[in-house]
Amino acid sequence: MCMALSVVTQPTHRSSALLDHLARRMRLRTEAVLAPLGLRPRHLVALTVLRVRGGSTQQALATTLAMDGTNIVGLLNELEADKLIERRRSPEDRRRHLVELTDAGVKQLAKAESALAQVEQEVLGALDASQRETLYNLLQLAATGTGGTCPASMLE
Amino acid sequence: MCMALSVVTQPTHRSSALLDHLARRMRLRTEAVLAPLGLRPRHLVALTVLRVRGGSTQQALATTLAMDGTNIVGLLNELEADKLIERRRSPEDRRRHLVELTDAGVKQLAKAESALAQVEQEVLGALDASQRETLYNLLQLAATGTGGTCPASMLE
DNA sequence: TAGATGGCTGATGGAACACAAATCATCTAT
DNA sequence: ATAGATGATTTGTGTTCCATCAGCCATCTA
Repeated sequence: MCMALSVVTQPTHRSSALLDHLARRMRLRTEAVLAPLGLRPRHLVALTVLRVRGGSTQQALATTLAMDGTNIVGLLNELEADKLIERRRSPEDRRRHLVELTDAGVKQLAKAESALAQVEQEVLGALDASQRETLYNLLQLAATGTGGTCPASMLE
Repeated sequence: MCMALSVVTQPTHRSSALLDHLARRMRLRTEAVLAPLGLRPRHLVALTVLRVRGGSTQQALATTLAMDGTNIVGLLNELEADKLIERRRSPEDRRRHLVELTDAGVKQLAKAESALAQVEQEVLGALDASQRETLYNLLQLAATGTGGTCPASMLE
């Protein structure tokens, strides 16, 4: 794994700047691709989280998205207006809203993702298919705290 | 590599939403850590690019940062005011500015990076050391088009 | 010498967000 | 039963980042 070498030549491996940079480039492209679908990047993030979770409380959503609760409301309003999500009252605590993807939401998300193939091709062009898969799994793991489709032990 | 399984269960592996999400979380934390140093995330990105390149034209910088030229000017003004970078006229074309890190810039960047250890610990907490190293190398590869400290063939 | 180019300045506008305050329905504890 | 806390909503304000445009100077190229 050439660890020894890398430690010598680059004592501090901080991913934050790289992550920032790459995410920015990705987002610029993504905005253009998503616009025709009436979506913006943060919509996609929210939909993705909801798909992974299979529904969530608004508070929980605010926590994982690291967004203010009031802004979550606006975001969900937009998604609900497009019938991509549904808000239902929680049976246990009727103050709470349970947010879930609708069938249309699932489809729209899939549609958006396939439209993004070209974008990833451009932004991640330097990575081959297997490297992209590894990247995806690492991001998934880091983002959700849970391994993606592969057990953590198989990731490296 | 459990590829077959993942293809079946998740037909579209789009990293953009995950990247967006993770970069956002990282940036929120990063801002707080960097503030005492008088830096903001995009300063760090610019400094990082400059370190990798060992100097650059402003235009080239604008291209790789995917930012408008006029905004690059402002960004560099801030960095120059803190004496972290230097603008020198290019000898070949005196219209051009060659931007380089100063010694103070190199030091400040290193300082910032070591201050970010804690942040990465929190945001990438779900990844072990070797996974973080892999992530770093993949990001580096994707961001620069060139492998980091390891040859591309050793990345997976 | 004319036009293109790199960079600088200033102004304008939009989008994403954080934050605050007030409202309503509902839950919880006394 | 009632008081206070909580989840969600609405509205409004302010900030920051950023794109865009227009005008300017210095310099290069034809």
